[in-house]
Amino acid sequence: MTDHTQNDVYVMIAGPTAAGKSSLALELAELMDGEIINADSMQLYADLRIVTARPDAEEEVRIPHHLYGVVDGGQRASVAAWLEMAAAAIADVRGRGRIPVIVGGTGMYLSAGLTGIAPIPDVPDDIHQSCMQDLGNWGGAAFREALGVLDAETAERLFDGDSQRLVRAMGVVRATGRPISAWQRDPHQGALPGTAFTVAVLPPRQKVYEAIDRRFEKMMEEGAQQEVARLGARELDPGLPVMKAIGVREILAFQRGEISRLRAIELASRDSRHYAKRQLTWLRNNFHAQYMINEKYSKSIGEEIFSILSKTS
RNA sequence: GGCCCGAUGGCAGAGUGGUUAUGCAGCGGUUUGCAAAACCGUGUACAUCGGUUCAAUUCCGGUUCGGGCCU
Repeated sequence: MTDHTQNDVYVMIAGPTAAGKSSLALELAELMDGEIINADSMQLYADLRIVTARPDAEEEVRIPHHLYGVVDGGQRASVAAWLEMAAAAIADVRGRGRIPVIVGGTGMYLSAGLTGIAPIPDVPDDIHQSCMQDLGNWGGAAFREALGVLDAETAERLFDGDSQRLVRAMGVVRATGRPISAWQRDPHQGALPGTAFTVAVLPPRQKVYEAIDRRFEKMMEEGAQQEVARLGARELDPGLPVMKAIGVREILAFQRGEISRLRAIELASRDSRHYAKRQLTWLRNNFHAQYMINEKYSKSIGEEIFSILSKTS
């Protein structure tokens, strides 16, 4: 492993929630003198630490962690914002002569990191707002029809119910005069610099589900309620991403006395299972890792990956 | 022992003499600036036996099981 090639490499670890990505990242970082960079959309927010299963203080002491809890819950993160922050973090880590280890479960962030994103200009907030309003007033079918006049291609492939993408597509044409489908064909930009070594942690579905079912109860005991109560007290817009983190809605409902504690745990665990399923689907079809782990993380795996990396670089 | 009610897909729960409710779970998929989001797709199930009928999950009777009431 010469310095020249080694400098260029970064590790990217993907996997569903509760698969043990963080432990693997930690061990790998220790073995290869690396630092960890977050690629999980929810762990980005400062307000939720327990409920989003962020690494704890002890782990952050062992290895430097970046991009955890760096966005205020009152803000909205985005792929583009993450890409920029991640690129800066990588430069920072490399500046110290260390190797970046990116870990996260947000597929969109990971693929953007690998291939970049289309260079679409920002949509001004007032345009976005008016699109939201129109959608509300017209309904999905009519809104989609209206979109079809400006961007037939996108209107064609979207469903009436897909409010998020419909509004986004409309916002982009209205703001730029050019269909989002055209923008998306432009060369992508902002891929993370360097050569990625991709790792996927893919334990059997059953194992992931079992881990999830055990985990939420534990979070409740570790202070999830206080954390969520604090967030609730901020009375943020319920449409904000943090407010949609798994567990927030359920714990707030429990605290209002609407559901039992047990029910809250059941619902949050169920949501996590659904989430894990979507992640697994995404990984299976979109993330072609160079190294696949078909079990829950265990210690020897980190060493094996390390030895592979040492040989390839 | 007698009387009454019920028996529908993994669960909950409508309904109909012939045209497969629905919700949840499960499973599959989409995913290009809110992504732990936003979506899309997917199951003839009607306890059992016999009868009536051109046709029965639906009507009638027996049986089994469950629930309730009575002695």
